[in-house]
Amino acid sequence: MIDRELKKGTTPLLILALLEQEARHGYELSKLIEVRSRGVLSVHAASLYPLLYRMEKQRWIRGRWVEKAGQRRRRYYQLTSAGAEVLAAQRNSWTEFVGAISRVAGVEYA
Amino acid sequence: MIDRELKKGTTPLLILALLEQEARHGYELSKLIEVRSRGVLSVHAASLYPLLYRMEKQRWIRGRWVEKAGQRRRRYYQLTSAGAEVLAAQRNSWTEFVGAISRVAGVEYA
DNA sequence: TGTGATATGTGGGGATGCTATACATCGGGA
DNA sequence: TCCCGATGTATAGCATCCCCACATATCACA
Repeated sequence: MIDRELKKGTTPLLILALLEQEARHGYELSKLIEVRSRGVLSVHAASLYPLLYRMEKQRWIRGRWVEKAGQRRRRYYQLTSAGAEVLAAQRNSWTEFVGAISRVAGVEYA
Repeated sequence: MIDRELKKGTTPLLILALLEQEARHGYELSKLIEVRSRGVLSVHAASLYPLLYRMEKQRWIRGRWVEKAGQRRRRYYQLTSAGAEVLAAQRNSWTEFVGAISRVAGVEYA
């Protein structure tokens, strides 16, 4: 796993991006991040759920409980229009940030 | 400026990379980071100096005081061989990390 | 019955960066 | 002459975020 410090601040971007296509619940988000990053990234439950509350409080996402018989209830989150704007801004920030690190530290990307 | 949370954990990489070529002092490092990142990144003094102590304690860098008449004394840091290994590892980590974010969040690099 | 996967939730601690403040020297402009 | 900005290092205290450990709850399978 990557140095935990590196991940700080990037998780909201990942979550917003994953909610861009469709609504998903917390556990699903954590699994998707692990699978799509090929195990490089992982978001612990104890980081994820509090983060989802913060993001909901900021109105970037909106959650609703979905109950199915014989299943633990799930909370599905969907991206709001404000969240979509934040996502676009964060993608830009991230690209700019990566470029800056590259210029200073001389890192190449394949 | 970039979201402060994003920067967490990347500053050691920047410092190690800047010391790869020659020994530099703290203030010079902070200026170089600002200039080479074209203002995207900046390391505040209150973050930089404690970080330099930590890195020296870990033997990634070695500092020595240089006094010049009529000038504030400066502490020059040079990369150790252990530091060079850490630098290589951190460059790899960073590249891997950026690739992972890209796969999950669908970010493109120019 | 018990173990693992699914699914959400919380308290407390650790690591890092920032604000604010301080000390210290030098050169330039009012 | 005096103030201010740039240079240069240093520290106390705060805010923030992530993680470990633990807790709760349902279902499939052995």
